[in-house]
Amino acid sequence: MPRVTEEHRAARRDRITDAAIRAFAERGFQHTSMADIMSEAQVSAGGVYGHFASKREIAVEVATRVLGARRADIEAARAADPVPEPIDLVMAVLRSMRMEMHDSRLVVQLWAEASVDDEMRAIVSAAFATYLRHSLTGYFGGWAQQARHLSAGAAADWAELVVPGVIGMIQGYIVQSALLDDFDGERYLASLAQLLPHH
Amino acid sequence: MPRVTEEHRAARRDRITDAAIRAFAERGFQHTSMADIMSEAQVSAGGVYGHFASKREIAVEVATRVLGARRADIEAARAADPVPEPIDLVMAVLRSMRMEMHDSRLVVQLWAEASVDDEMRAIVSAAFATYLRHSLTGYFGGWAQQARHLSAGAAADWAELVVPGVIGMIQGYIVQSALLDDFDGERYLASLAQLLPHH
DNA sequence: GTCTATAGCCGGATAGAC
DNA sequence: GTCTATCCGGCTATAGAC
Repeated sequence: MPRVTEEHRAARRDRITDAAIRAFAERGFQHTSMADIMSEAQVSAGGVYGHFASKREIAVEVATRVLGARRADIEAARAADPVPEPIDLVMAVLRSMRMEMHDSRLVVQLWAEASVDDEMRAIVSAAFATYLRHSLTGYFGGWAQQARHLSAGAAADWAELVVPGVIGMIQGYIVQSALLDDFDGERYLASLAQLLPHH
Repeated sequence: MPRVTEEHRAARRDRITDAAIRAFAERGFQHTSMADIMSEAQVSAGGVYGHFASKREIAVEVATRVLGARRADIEAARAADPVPEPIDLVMAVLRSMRMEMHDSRLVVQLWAEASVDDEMRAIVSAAFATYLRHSLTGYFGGWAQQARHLSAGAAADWAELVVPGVIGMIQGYIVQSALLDDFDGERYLASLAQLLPHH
């Protein structure tokens, strides 16, 4: 009955993953050494390598967790009644992302790593398509039916059309908040309020 | 009369910068060693360090060049008569970017580096504000006056409002084309055609 | 100014005790 | 399963000849 052991294992993995998130956000993926993660997690080398075979494997775990959390946000909006306006959905997604990792630089780090590492890129690409695009298309289809009174088919077609650009706007927020010293989140959201579809 | 010498120096710097662009795009900034740049440029260690004090200095040169080229694209559109539609400007910017470096992964690499290195971040942040934001705001102001018949003041206010989001859409293109195996540029542009202001 | 050669350091991963 | 100690490869940057 390995009950305690199982939970212990999972807790250890989480502890390491949490530490890695903090470390990656602070220093960037490449500038973070395994030693940094170990000291942040207060776990030794053996303790880390007992759970993750490599630094890359930790990064994959981090990326999967971040994408999954965003998907949950979208699914919640999709299930709400009445369906929230697009700008409100985007605000909710960005807010929960900020709360989760208090620094969007982490996401830029993961993008950079994924864009160069084939294995990681494949994982992120698939998760992105399955999780985010699919969820968001579902949401926009529902919104268009409810707020614009489109037929189910027309709403689905329209949703598929606009979703890539909407995701782009969210990514733009991440890039600008990571790079610009004078980035103003409220101003960016006001800009999106102009550009996003609305009732 | 150091005419030839001056030109020679500049040519050498360009040769190294070009090689660095290719190498960074291929392997990513962090995964590119100075040896990679040297062999790509067919220049030895001494030859490189005679022109650039460090790898970071090369990255700054690359970033400056890329940003400057985008600014030139926008200024060209701004000066055209009639002022092109926003979607056409965005298409022109993305097209010339693709031609220049044939791989948007390079840009994601530079973002990641800048988001973690304070000195580089300051340079990119300032250049971004001065070059891109300023030029694009000028363009949108002109377009709004011409296509929407706004007063100069109202057009300028509106331009300042929408520009951050428009830049975000461009950044979204870069992220998605760098990360997604099945990215479809035409589809993304069709999406932006829905979302961008138009006449 | 450009070359070759190398110093010196750092970091990922492993070995072996407990 | 977790610890400490360490190996070894690779990288940036420099030294010194031409």
